Amino acid sequence: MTLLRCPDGRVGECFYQKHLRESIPAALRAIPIREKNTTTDYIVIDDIKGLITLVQLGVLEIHPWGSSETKIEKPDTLTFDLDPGPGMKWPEVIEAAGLVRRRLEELGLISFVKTSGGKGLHLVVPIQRRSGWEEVRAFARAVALDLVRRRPDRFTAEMKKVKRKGKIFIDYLHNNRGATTVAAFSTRAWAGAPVSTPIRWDELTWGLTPDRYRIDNLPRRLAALKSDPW
DNA sequence: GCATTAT
DNA sequence: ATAATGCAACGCTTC
DNA sequence: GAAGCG
Ligand SMILES: [Mn+2]
Ligand SMILES: [Mn+2]
Repeated sequence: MTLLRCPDGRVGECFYQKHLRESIPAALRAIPIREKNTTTDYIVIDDIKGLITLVQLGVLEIHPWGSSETKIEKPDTLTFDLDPGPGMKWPEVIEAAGLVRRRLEELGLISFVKTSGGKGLHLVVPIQRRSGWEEVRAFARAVALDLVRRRPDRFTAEMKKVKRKGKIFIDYLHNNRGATTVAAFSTRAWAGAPVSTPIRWDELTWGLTPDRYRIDNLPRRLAALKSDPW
């Protein structure tokens, strides 16, 4: 995982960290991962002791890879990050998320939705650890481009900000080797301390905005939930 | 936040 | 002892 | 190759 650390709080200086230094905190692990020419150690967490260490380090955001340690080169998760451009109303974002969900369903894939904590949504799609990164990346891109082709009024797959006005950017770029997406239940280093929160599809209505759940009100939701929304 | 270096 | 300092990511897209 | 982006 990659960490976003803000030792002096989110208004202080924040920085991303992908590698641990010479001394590794006892509750975390470092594993070697092959890169172009060299091999570099990345950060692994196993349990709540590790999580408490992250708190001590001033970590405000946790960004895991789309694959896990035992099969690094075979991703187990696809992510579609829906980023509404300026002028997009929330009901349109909800409808768009449903379009993505339905398309994935037609392709035989189940998707789960979580708030981002900001303005958009994340669709998380479990996949079998069978294909390599290049194939998975190409598939995600193809799904995004296909949705743009079907609904050019609603979607764009281009990152350029000016192209996003009145559209939803289907950000498939998180499905690259080494790329990350903020974890479910991670806080965001933003005003109000929002949390990226898993929800059921039937909860996704006009009132459930993507910044709805925060450090201060998420515990109430979790206490009231009868089962894991996913 | 922490390890290292300067006072 | 205490204070100051340096450091803690990176890859893809677009132009 | 730099700038923008996440
Ligand atoms: Mn997003
Ligand atoms: Mn995005």
